[in-house]
Amino acid sequence: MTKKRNSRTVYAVLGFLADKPRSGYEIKKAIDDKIGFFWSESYGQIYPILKKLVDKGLAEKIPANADDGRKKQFYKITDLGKDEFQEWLKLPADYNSIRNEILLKLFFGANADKETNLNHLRSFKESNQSLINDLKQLDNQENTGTYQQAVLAYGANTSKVSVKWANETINRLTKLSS
Amino acid sequence: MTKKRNSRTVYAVLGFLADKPRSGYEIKKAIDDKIGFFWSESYGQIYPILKKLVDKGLAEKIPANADDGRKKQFYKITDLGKDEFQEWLKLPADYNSIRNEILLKLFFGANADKETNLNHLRSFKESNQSLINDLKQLDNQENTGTYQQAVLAYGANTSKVSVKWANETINRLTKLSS
DNA sequence: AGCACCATGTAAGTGGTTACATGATTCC
DNA sequence: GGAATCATGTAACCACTTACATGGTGCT
Repeated sequence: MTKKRNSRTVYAVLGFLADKPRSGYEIKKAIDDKIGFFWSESYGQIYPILKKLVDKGLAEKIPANADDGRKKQFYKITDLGKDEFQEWLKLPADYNSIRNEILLKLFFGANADKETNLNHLRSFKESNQSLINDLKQLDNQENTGTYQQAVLAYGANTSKVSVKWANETINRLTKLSS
Repeated sequence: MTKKRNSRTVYAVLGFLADKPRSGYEIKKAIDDKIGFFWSESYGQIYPILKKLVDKGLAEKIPANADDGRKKQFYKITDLGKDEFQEWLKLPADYNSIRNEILLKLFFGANADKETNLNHLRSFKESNQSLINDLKQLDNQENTGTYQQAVLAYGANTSKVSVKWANETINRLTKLSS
């Protein structure tokens, strides 16, 4: 009974191919733009995986159009690919391997001076503030379905409390004597 | 100008050694118990890193006590190790490489049936509810400083909104016709 | 002409997990 | 006696990042 523990990247790629045929470059862009606030991938993963998906029959290459100026290589998910993807969707998500570096630094904050910690909190606050804006943008422009909207709402909620928490923590630290 | 991009595990280990001398086993336990909600490590990382820290002069072995029943191998951070750790604390945290699998599954939820998505939401809700309890426990029992308390508060805030969001999303989905 | 971005890929290196191996101690 | 937990480590494997290589297109 081995674990298998497949690469999550595979499913992120399959997910975007399930939406519509895409090139590797477009997949990367979609990941950055649409799920960037909770997911990231590199080309070094995407391109080899695309090849592997074709080998396994989970996706297939679409021959480039002649009148297509760019030399894009499109990929289309197969029925087998859809099955595989849907099987994965049913599996429980492994909550694990969460690593939040800014929390780690703050947790050990007593080892640094106050200004260092305040800087971390400020940059954390700023990144969450711009995230709020980005998500608002996304919510307006995109024709998202129920599930996408729910995920966006999650991002909006958590980033809002993050900003609030950062403000409170900054205030509390600032008042501190040391 | 190379990136260096050192292993974050090294600093998690150094951080707990900066608190007090510990064995590899105790470090793992401290990580699980105290920062488990935003960090995780495996023995396969910790023990080799402990050895590497000694090689680099960032930590040193403490010879086991004779009257110490268990054969624990303790490690103590050196001044050099403290310097290295404090330098790292000053560096900006790289917000990146965040990967939330449950959000990924929900984002692609339209490819699965409603019950699958509800299951993910329910288990997400439950894990956040037990997190709230765990954090309450931690906050009471431990003699934590300002920074630890702040991090705990962050965990409490985000897990509360997560539960709230999960409830709302579950309700909205349940009402949906399909 | 030059810059930003589009576009695809490979190679090297590393960070990290999982599985395996071994044995002591404590509690029921 | 047996299970849970304490305790330390190694080996194999793989997921992922970074750096490199190459060239096209569009804009100013």
